Amino acid sequence: MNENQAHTRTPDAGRRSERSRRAIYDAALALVSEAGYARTTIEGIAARAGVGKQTIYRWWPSKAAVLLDAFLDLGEQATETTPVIPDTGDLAADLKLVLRATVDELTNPAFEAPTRALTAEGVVDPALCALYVERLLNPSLQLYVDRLRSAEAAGELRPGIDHRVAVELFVGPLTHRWMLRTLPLTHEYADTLVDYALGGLSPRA
Amino acid sequence: MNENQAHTRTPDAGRRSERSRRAIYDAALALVSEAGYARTTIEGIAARAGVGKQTIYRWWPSKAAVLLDAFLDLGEQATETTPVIPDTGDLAADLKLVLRATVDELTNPAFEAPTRALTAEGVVDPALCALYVERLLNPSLQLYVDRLRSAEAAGELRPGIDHRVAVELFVGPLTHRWMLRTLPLTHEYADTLVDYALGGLSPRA
Amino acid sequence: MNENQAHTRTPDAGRRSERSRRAIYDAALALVSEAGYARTTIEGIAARAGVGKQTIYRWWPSKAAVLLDAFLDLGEQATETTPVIPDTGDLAADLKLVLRATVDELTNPAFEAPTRALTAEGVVDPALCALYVERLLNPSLQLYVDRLRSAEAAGELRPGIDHRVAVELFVGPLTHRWMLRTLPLTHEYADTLVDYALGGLSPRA
Amino acid sequence: MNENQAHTRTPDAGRRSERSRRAIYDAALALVSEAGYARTTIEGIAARAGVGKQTIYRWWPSKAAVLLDAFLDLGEQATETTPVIPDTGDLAADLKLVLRATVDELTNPAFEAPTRALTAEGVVDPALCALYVERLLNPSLQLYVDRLRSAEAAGELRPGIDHRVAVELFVGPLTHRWMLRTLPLTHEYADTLVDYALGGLSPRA
DNA sequence: CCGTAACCGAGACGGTACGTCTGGTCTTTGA
DNA sequence: TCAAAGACCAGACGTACCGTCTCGGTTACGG
Repeated sequence: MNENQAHTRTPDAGRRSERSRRAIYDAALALVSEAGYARTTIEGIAARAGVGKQTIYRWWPSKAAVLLDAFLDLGEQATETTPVIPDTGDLAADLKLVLRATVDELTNPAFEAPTRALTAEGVVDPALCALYVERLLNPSLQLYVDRLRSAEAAGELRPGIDHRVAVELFVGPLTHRWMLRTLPLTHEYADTLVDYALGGLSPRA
Repeated sequence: MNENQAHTRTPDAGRRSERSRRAIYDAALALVSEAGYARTTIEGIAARAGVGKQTIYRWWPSKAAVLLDAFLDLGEQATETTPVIPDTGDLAADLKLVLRATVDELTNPAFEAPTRALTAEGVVDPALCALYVERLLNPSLQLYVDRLRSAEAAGELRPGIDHRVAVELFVGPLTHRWMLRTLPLTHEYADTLVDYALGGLSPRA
Repeated sequence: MNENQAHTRTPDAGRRSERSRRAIYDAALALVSEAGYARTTIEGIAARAGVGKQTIYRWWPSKAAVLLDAFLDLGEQATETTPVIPDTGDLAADLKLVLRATVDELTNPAFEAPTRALTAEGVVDPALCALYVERLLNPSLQLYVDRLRSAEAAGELRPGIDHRVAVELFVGPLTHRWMLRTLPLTHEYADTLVDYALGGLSPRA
Repeated sequence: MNENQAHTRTPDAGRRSERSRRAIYDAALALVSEAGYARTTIEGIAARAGVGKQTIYRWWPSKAAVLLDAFLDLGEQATETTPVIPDTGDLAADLKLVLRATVDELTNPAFEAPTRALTAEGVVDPALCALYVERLLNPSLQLYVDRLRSAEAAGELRPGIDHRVAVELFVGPLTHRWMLRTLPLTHEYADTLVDYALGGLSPRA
């Protein structure tokens, strides 16, 4: 592969209009929230943002990519992207706190629509999914891994546990309920998950 | 709203062409496997099935609904829809067996494409999601619930455990990896999940 | 070349919507009159006609072709397409009469805009030009040829004259002035043309 | 109207880059010959000429204007802009000579494409047409007028003839055939035109 | 001789229209 | 009397250019 492909003609990022970028993010998020992902169109985003279509096509390869960036930007603005998991010495309490917060976020209508849109697209589009995981999901899961490592050092965790798998034991079920809307997603559910996962389902010896 | 709306004109199901129905299912599944969900169009299905577009629009409200029915039909043909979970008395072993089978199914390319398509659509379309959960997911999860009930009676499970939540402790993380392609989905992962969930992450007293 | 080319997929003319065809003609002529040919767009015609764009692209290869048909249709409606040249026995008078009428038509703003548009397009597009000549120009010129033939029989014309060339001696200069707007196009000019062409420029022996 | 309008900002012709001007002419003529007028774009000319788009928009108001200048420049280079009509004393012979040359030029593919392009544009754009007539057509026709004046003095022409109209009697039909491609444009046609126009169509007394 | 004003190449921008494609509806026609 | 075939309206797709604008850089005066 050649970096200077004829038809890849990377545009000059230095000249990029910050104004347009922001307007596109705002329009994209608004439309996805209002109409859903499928009914959100690039034409619609451009029109709403007061921007030429080409300005979108110049900088993003697909509708999904625009949405992903818009969503990342939304996170960065909130500066809550790195809300470190607290370490009070009580692992169960700390995890419940974070999972409850996650439940609240997944339930928040403002976040839910675009998140669902992106997730659904990721399920079906591996390339987008990789971006999504790399830039949004993994950084977030890493916080859990870190907390678990600290817990292991403090003797709050059985030694030899694969931290990554452990994290999925909490996050997996939560995501499952949210995605497939099987049953209500509540704080109680989050608490129960923590209790079950930490304590185990088998009878204590 | 009136159930017998002028334009809802429910057609006479008795006169429905079984031949066309089958052809549509086959075409739909074939196209989704070959080209993916997004590039599968109703026009394409109709053409491939040798059927008028209207014959599809008459009986299904959306592309996803066609797929769902096609997929259900596929399951019914295989009669493997109710492959009861074995009960050897060893809960861990039984669960590992089933989860490994699930891993194999989710990895099987023939099933993966339409399953992903349906799941993705369900993430974003609550109505379809409800159908999907009711007719495909819940029956499947109920088998786990039944096995756990039996395990509880046999003293293999801590009393008072919510069986449904317990099931999600196994199925949730598996689904999470599959959907988001975060890490490889292997038999070992399935085994570890069972061990962690049953044994708990906390140090044994 | 195959008449049934894959991508030529000639649509079924029998099923064509007469309603749409008429609406397209009307919209096309109206827009050309109001905004000029260059500012008339296929999108605009479709919108004005309340028609999908594809309905235009299905039946015509280009904007100019739509206009040509619209124009022909206009002529057919007026049934004035064949206003036979009078034969009073006085060739000069008859020709002056018709040429003056032609001057009037070319000067009539309602006809001028679309006629100029078509002509310009024909200058540059041989295929369209052929259609234009065959269906509009030649039938018209043939009337002159007929009148000249009659004149020859009546001894009003030098024997052996090529009637077609003779016709162009009248029509060519008229068209030239109209197309290139070199000098005013008047009845006097038409008369002078007839006098010069019939009488010749050389001194009479 | 103010000559120093805010937005008319006439650029300083003294500082103009001769290099760019030449490159633009060359690119414009090349593109028109290769791709035709319609598919020639200002962006394309700029790119081919290695010139910024603004450099074109600064000096010309339209694509057609660029082409006209490029065409004039082409003529000036050839210095054949003023190929005086010979005056051998035999008007018919002299006219036939020039008209045959004109036929050859109109038939020459190198000249034909840009000429047709300009002419077509002129048919529809009065402003451009005026320029075209003033700078290309009229000077050319004036040569005929001059020759006819000389002929009149020599008694080769009926007195009182309007020279301008007489010229159009030759040039009009020629142009007509060329523009509308009605019939082949040959030397014989040119000769016949001269004979008919000079001799007249009526029977000699 | 050094600012400063202009042209220059380059190309991003808001737009318009292109010609194609698909979605869903409506109409015709043949079995 | 259906269902196939497919024309229809609608509108999004991604591309090509439009004409304007801003950006550094490079001349070429003019103080």
